[in-house]
Amino acid sequence: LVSWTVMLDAYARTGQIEAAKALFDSLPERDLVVWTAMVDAYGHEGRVKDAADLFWSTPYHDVVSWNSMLTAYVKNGFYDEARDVFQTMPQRDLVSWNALLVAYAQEGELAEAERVFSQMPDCNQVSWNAMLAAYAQAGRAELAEWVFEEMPCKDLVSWNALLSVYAADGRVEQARTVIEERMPHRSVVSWNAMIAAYGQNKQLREAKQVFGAMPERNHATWNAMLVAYADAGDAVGATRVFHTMPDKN
RNA sequence: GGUCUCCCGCUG
Repeated sequence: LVSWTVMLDAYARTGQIEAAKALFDSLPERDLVVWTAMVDAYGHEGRVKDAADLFWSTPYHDVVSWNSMLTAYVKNGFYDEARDVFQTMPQRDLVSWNALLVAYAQEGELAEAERVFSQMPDCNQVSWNAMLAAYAQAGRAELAEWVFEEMPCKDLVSWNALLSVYAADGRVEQARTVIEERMPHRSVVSWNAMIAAYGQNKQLREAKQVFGAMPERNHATWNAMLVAYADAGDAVGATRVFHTMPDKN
């Protein structure tokens, strides 16, 4: 069953949701982990109804399977249902609390997100990063910077979130200083954020420099370049990017 | 072996 679950998860991660479901249906027996993996797969695919049906036909649940259903609702914008699940679940852990915080943040309910953050029984790096992202998404750059300074530890996600705060605030030079001089490590997400920042700023040349220098690219990299060309009004360049990108959806 | 936070697009 462990190998089946690994395989199901691999199908789901590559967007082969029907293959995942076919595998799930063909299993001679199922445990809670494989049920939960399938629920989560539906959630990531935006198939909330299928996720819920499967969740409620699961013979029993644990905190991880409850969390999977909770985040399926959160990710897809079903915030009332998410709150219902949170209140209904018999136990909650840090993941549940973080998911609830994210739900309020995505809803734009900053005050509620703050309330969750201050009232949750524990908080970890993810909680701090989620609060930082909440302020960033709300366009509250000053508050986001304040959280960044206050947080006890900063990981790569925190630094990347700070990059997007500056980018969204139009402070591209500050973002560049952060990525070039202050960040202890960088990832493809960091570089993508810079490409997007330069693109929004119509600095196509700088975006291209980042693109050419980065050691690793993913689909978001290509999309960000495509958008940078499109926003700059360079249809020829955009077309060239489109035809060069390895994966199109 | 399953669940939470950061980048682009789509859904809008």
